[in-house]
Amino acid sequence: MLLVDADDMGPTFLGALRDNGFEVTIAASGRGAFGTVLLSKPDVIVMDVVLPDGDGFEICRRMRSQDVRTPILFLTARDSTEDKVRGFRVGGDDYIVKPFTLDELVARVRAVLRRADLTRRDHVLRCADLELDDESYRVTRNGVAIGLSLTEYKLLRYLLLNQGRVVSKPQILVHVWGYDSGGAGGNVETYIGYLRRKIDHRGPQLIHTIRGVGYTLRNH
Amino acid sequence: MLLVDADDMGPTFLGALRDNGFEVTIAASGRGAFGTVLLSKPDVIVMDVVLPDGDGFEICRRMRSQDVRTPILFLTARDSTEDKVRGFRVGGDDYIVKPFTLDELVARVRAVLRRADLTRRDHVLRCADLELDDESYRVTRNGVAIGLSLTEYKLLRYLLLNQGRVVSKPQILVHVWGYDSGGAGGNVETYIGYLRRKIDHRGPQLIHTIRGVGYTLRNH
DNA sequence: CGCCGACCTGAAATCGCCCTCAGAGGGAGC
DNA sequence: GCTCCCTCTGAGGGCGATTTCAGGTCGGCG
Repeated sequence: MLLVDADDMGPTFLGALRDNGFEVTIAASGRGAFGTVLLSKPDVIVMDVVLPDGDGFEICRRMRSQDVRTPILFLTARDSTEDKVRGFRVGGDDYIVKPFTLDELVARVRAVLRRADLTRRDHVLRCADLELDDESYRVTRNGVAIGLSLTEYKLLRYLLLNQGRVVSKPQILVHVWGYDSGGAGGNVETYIGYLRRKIDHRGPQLIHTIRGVGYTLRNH
Repeated sequence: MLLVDADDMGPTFLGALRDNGFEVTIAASGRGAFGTVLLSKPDVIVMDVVLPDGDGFEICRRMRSQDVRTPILFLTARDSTEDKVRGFRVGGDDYIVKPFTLDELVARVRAVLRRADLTRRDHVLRCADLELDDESYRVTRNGVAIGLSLTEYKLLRYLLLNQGRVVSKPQILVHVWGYDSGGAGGNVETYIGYLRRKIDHRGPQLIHTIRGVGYTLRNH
């Protein structure tokens, strides 16, 4: 989500949005917003109508004229019908009048995302050129599909969720195999082996052994 | 456009909507709305939350659970955040609080239609050279017609709606057979088998088994 | 260098998910 | 009632997935 100059919403809102699972970037001005959109391609834009360098409507119109189809929600204190209609006419997807609650904002953003059908991207875990898609259960390295069994998949998923962190064999047993405790750690070694053969054999090594501690997934 | 029980809007509004180019049908109740939607497939639904035979939210939830994806805008006098959030949570696309102007309503309907148009699914579902036409109930692969029973059809339709995503056997049972939970997954296997014999036997395989998870429809 | 524990690998044994088939039940049309 | 087709169920078996284990390899340490 790209948040454009909603500075009066304050850090509480910002934190709450992040708590709701949004990855929020901030732009302070219309000019900055334009750059960010082209660069980082946000899923949705929440934009104040009044910007330091002009008018949110105008930014929106320019984006649309350049084929930027990202959903845009306007925030504003102006509640006249003319303003609302103008917001939609320039290509806005929703128009929220202040004051509003966080819950309403989140609900409206989700509604727009659902309609835009962009919510699916949330299901991809990544590490370097390795990707794991939780909806299709597909794993690719460098774009090449890799076939994994369910256990291999769950193990890789667990490593990806904890990438950069070292996870111990007991931890892995609990989260991947569901063993409450103890049990043969030899199995983990076997499956780490399977994964390495399928994933690390091409490209730089991603799965690393930390002797006496466990395993970790990271880019070198 | 289907207008559900917005009777207090009066004939002026109705005429004005028609003047704005909308082909408006009216339903007086939730029950009637459901029938109209299935029958005449409107582009958009504008629905009062308070209906003589119940709750607009509930109707919306039921429609969504039956894969009706038509955009829905709620009209209501209730302006509490809980109501709004509920409206979006059950699958609504917008929520307009009375009193509102005709211009705002039109602008919001157009905005929703515009967004829905970008992601529009027409009545033909496709995956590679496989096509399923929801209006004529015809299925073809590579132009060749394929005869399916109703259950086979519904199963294929469900797979097509979720193509690229893995659906579990319980999910399939709920959406195709209507079982609320549990039940014999063996039946799903049987019907997957039927579909494969009719569809996958010519051309590249489209139906894939994800062992321990479910099935998915995708091109290679 | 030699020892030890930790880790890796391959192969065999077991498990259980899934596929297929045959047959029973049920509804529609004749 | 008879037939045809659709639907559902259960048994049997195949084969991929999982587990287990033995033997080899590696790294750290004295």
